[in-house]
Amino acid sequence: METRRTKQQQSIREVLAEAGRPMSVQEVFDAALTSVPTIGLSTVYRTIRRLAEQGEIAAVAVPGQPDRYELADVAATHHHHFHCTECDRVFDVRGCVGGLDRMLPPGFKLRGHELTLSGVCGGCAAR
Amino acid sequence: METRRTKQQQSIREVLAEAGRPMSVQEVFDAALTSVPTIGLSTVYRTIRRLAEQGEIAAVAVPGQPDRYELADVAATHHHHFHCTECDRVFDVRGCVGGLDRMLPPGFKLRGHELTLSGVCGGCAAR
DNA sequence: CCGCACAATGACAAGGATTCTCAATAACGG
DNA sequence: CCGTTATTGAGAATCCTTGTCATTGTGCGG
Ligand SMILES: [Zn+2]
Ligand SMILES: [Zn+2]
Ligand SMILES: [Zn+2]
Ligand SMILES: [Zn+2]
Repeated sequence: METRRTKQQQSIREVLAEAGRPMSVQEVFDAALTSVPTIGLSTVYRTIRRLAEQGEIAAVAVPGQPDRYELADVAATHHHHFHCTECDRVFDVRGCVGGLDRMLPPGFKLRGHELTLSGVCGGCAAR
Repeated sequence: METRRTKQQQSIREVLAEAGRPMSVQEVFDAALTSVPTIGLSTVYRTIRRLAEQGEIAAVAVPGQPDRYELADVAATHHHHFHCTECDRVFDVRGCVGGLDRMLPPGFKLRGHELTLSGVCGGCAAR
C-alpha cells in the first residue's frame, strides 16, 4: 500500500499550515479551491479524516458547530483555543494550566485536555 | 404568549436533572421514553434547543460527536468535563483553574471558558 | 521515456443528525 | 366545560459527513 503525493493533499496541508488557526472542512475546501479549482469536497473530507486518524492534524470542537482542524505540529506545541462569539472564528492561544490531575475523581486516568476560552477577539472588540 | 406546562417538557427536565452528567439528545430521548412512551424525537430536539436558548441548559462539545447538554444550575456551579475515550461518556468534574486572562492576546476580552479533560473513566479503567 | 497497477479523485448516492412543516392534540384562562 | 392557541408527533426537508464507483494520474519497472 503505497502513498501517492497529489496536488490536492498538498494544497490542503498548505491551507492548514498558512491559516494559523483551526479551520472547518468547508473553510479548507473554499481556500483550497483557489489553488486547485477542480478539487472536490469529498477529497477534503477524506484527506482531513485520514490526516486526523494518522495524528497529523487535531480536531477542535465548538458547541453547535462543525469541528475545526489544525496541524499537529502546531498542536504539538501545547496550546489552547479562543472562540470569538462575535465572528465565530477560533484562535490559538499559547500557555496552559497546571494541576489538572487534582480535578479527577479517584480511578480516572488523565490522558489529555482541551481548554477553550471564549469572548470577543481583538478585531471584533475594536469595532 | 403564555407558556404551558407539559409532561414532555417535565420529563426532559427530570432526565437531565437525574442524569448527573451531560447527555446527548438521543440519550435524553431514550430516557424520556420510559416515562412518556409517546414522546417524539422532534419534541426533545425542540425542547432542548429552547432550554439552551433560554440559558436553562448548557451545551458541551466533544470532537466528532453530537453535543451534550446539562442543566444550567449544574453549570452555574462552575465545573468542567471529562470525556472517557473508552465508553464515550462525559462526566462532570469539580474544580477549576486560574490565571486564564494571562493567556489572552492583547485586545481580546474573556467572557468564559470550557475545559475538557480526557482519558479513561473509573469504570472502564477497572476492566 | 512508456505503460501498467492501483491509490486517489470527483460526482453523486446514501446515511445520520437536526430543523422545519403542519394537522392534530391538549393546557389553561374564562 | 369551551375556545384559544401553545405544543406535540410524524414526516419531509436540510445540513453535514461518509460511501460508492467509474475515471484519473502517480510512481515504479521495464
Ligand atoms: Zn471576532
Ligand atoms: Zn494545556
Ligand atoms: Zn468509560
Ligand atoms: Zn473553569
